[in-house]
Amino acid sequence: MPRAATSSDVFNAVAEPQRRAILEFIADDERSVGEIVDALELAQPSVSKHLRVLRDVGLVTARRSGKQMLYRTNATELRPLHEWAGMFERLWRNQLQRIKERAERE
Amino acid sequence: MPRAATSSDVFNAVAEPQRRAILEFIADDERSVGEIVDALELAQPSVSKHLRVLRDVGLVTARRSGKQMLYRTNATELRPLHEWAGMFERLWRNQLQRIKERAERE
DNA sequence: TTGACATATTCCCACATAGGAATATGATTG
DNA sequence: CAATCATATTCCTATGTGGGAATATGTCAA
Repeated sequence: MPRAATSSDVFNAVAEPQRRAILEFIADDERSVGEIVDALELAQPSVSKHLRVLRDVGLVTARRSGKQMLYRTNATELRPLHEWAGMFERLWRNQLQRIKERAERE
Repeated sequence: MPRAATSSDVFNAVAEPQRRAILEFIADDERSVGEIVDALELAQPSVSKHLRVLRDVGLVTARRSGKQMLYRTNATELRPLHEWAGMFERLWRNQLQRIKERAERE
């Protein structure tokens, strides 16, 4: 089996740095494709393709406004990611605590 | 440019479900490869290969004990993931709040 | 309708898988 | 050393990219 499709789930979708940059850029306000292209200095087809992947997994919503398409991050879809990583929070806290204690003992 | 290597960063490494399962399984205690194979019902070479990727990005630590290799999750490397997703927390809270308010108004 | 603007899709290619099978390496024991 | 157990690596293949170039689709304005 090859690698899972980027649009198979949120984890695969956000593995690509440009897509994370897009999600950050359109987190607070909806933006047109052109604004994303200008802001991130990417090629237009590239942005459209990334947005397509993000849309397929539900990470962005889209709305037409005249000639433009306005996209916005759908943050709720990032919760699974946050919660999955959060399962390990107790562990890294313990680890950092041990490092701290070791430093203080010396 | 093709897709970035799975061992290029944490985001790519955890995009693969089996690797996430491994990280969960060896989060609390170190485990041998054989234990992982038995617990997750995966082929041994497959587990070794996944562990190699996880090790390359620092997500697991390894230690030899006789014939066995003992692996354990290095949780601190998951913090960047947690923090990145956490940037969007305020947004999904707002969204859930709006949904709630809309429900109460009816 | 035609032209212009905005966005999406298609086609191409080099590359990186993930899994299975086979094999290599490492460590222990007799 | 030889046999065995545990793990790692190599080889193979089908598949899914992400970027660039070209093109298609959609919308508005004159």
